[in-house]
Amino acid sequence: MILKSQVEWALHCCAILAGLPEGRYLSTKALAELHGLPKEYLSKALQSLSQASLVETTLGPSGGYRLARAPSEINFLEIVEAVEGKALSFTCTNIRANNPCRAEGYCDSKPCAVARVMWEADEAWRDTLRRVRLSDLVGTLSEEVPAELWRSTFEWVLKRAG
Amino acid sequence: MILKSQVEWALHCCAILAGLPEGRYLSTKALAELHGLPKEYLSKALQSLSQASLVETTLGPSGGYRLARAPSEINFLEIVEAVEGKALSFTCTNIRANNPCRAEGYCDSKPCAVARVMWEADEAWRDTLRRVRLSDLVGTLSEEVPAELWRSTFEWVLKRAG
DNA sequence: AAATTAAGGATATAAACTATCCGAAAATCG
DNA sequence: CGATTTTCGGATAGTTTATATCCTTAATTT
Repeated sequence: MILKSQVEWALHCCAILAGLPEGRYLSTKALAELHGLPKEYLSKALQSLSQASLVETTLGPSGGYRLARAPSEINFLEIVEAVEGKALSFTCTNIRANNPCRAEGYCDSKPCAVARVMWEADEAWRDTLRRVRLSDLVGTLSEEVPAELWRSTFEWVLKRAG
Repeated sequence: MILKSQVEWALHCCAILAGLPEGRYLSTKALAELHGLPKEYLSKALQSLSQASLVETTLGPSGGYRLARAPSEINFLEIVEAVEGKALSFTCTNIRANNPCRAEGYCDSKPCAVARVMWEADEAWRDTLRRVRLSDLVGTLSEEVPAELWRSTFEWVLKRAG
């Protein structure tokens, strides 16, 4: 049960987009170079963010991506689900229904007890991600990343933002 | 991020093994027929449980599997990890290290802030599974499964346990 | 001695993930 | 206007993982 690498990419890209000045866009090319990622494939992750309405896009030179909402209004779960999908990690195939002792046409009133536990764990995972906002990540980063690196990174990025 | 179907199979099999009388074993064949699962492939899941020391085995007719510990001493996480592995769901490839603005030889003091959030969520998932014991599942099942089905299932199973 | 069983290796198929390439449409800029 | 840049989506291909089956070996029971 491993998350796609695109999840990591999308989170880091959102962190950068969150630091962009108002009204500026950042292209796939710039984000790929900044993180050392394959441009064409990263593009798929960014398209997922776009489809989830987490980012807005514009075409042409100086075009690219920017956040569709304030970083405080975007949480980790939204970003993760945008690229990973919303499917639950546990799929119940209802194997209890194959019990040869069951009466023909018998119908369970509740979802399988095994599935309920697994789904509860899934929900705990989602809850944790839901509680962390993109602005929390930016706050942590600006504390932990050396100020000079933080500054030069955005200088580098803005030079590529047209 | 989807769990293997073997996780579901292992949990249901453990629930049945938890209801076996002291000293009895249940074969792969019986467990596969009870749940309508491919015997050879289910065998791999049971082997995983065996390698994790969650079950004990014996060979020959009337051989098979039994729990290695009391159901109250086995939790969901142990079973899930036995077949799914213990790898964390999020892998940090440290893409921040590719930032072209970073000084040569610069070394981060802390793990990546993105990874820390993802790992916290992972731990919340594991915590939930760790808190549910196999005996809890058996308790729920014996409440929810109709008594007659519950009884006849174990009768069926014991007939195949030699 | 014969039948049954777990264990593990080998193999085959299907699905998912990773990655690249291309064309279309839209926006910018000279 | 025309050239460039960009997102977007489709097509495709390679790699890895999951699913499934088969077969041999060794141990155990009857």
